[in-house]
Amino acid sequence: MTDDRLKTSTMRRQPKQARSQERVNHILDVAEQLFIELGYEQTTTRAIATRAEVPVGSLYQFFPDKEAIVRALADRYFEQEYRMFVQLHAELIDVKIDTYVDRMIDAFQHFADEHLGYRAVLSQLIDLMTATDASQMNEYDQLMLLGLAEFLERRNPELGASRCELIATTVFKAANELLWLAFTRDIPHRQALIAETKTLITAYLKTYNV
Amino acid sequence: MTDDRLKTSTMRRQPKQARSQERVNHILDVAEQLFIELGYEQTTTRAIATRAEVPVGSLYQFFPDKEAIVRALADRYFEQEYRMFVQLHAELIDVKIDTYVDRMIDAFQHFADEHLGYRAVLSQLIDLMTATDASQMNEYDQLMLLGLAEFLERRNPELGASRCELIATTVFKAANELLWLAFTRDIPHRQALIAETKTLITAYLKTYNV
DNA sequence: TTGTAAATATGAGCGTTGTTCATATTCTAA
DNA sequence: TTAGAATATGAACAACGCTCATATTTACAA
Repeated sequence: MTDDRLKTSTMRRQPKQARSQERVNHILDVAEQLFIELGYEQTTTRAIATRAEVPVGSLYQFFPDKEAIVRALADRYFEQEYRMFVQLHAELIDVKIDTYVDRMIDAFQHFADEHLGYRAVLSQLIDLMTATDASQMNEYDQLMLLGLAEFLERRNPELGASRCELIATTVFKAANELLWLAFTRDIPHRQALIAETKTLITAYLKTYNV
Repeated sequence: MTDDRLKTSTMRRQPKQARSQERVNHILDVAEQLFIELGYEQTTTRAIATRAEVPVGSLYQFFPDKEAIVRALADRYFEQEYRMFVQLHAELIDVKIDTYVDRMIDAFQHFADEHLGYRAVLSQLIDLMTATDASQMNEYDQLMLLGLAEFLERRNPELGASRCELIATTVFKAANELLWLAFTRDIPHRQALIAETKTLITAYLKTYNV
């Protein structure tokens, strides 16, 4: 439940009367619950309408399409998350960087931990719609990851196998994500981002003397 | 085009005769082209069948559903990518870590650059199915990113605004991805991965004296 | 060469889905 | 009280992924 006015951009028509404002929030609450239970694809617009006890047509009075409903839900969380960031950032403005990183990452983790719907809705917007379960890496990614882990252990045997797997996973995921981002940018920005990725990974690996 | 036998796991029936083996590869080539042109969701099974000049039924002789077709395409690329990794890894086995990181990241970037279908298919398997365009960050992410960039510039003004934005982007994307991964793991692994994320980000930021 | 059973090919049609829109109802304000 | 604007409604539509009864082709023993 939220009393916030919804963004006009994602809505077909801004509800002008109180009853429809309530209706819209009710639809969102029902949709969230269904997305958590069934996932985005499995949740039909009819199912949302039925459980919310409104006709399908009413959904489309406010939301241009099904996707706009997930977007609206995601926005409710993004805004909360942002407010958390702003407040914590102000508190940490002068602490040393180790502490800043530590507190910030913990805060984001706890936010996702405490808001049940956040991960359910967001991961259906990022994972489940990824069609193949994104949490499962493909078999070749696994092979590369193990190759990397063995490589690290030979370089610095003190680290141990399980730690090396963890490091390899971290390197692999971070580098992969940044490469994907790079491809969405124009050539100059892309090159800069790739150089930055190298800096990130190298600085990290050097802390392990590999 | 590939002569490789396709994985049985993703297929409904292993083609036993030469003509159907050819058929399957032809279907995949046509599907790839359509995914590049129209995207995954917009490419209908009928469209694939029509352009491949086979009836829809033939698609379902070999692939259990539409998703299996993207998976099969992705597998063709994953395998190529893995082979590239193995070869380069062998070459770099004894170089110092800076060089290893540099060459590896360049290699992955070039692979994606040179294989047109790779990004098209993979990003439709990662982005487009993400329903909302994942390459576009939401407005609150942008705000947090700018807050972080300003923070970095105040800490070390020599870096300059645009460099600080780049650093903030890198931190934000890497940390975010690793947090999502962490939530797919059980509690002990999750905590280890979160600790590792902190190490990664801190080591990186320390190279900039922030 | 022929006959026959297994393998493969075919596309009309089924069940569902997201979405629309003509019509009915409710609200606002003069 | 009432005209007109805003809102509500759900049957109907187009398009989708997918199936399955039927037709065709292949493999191989007789």
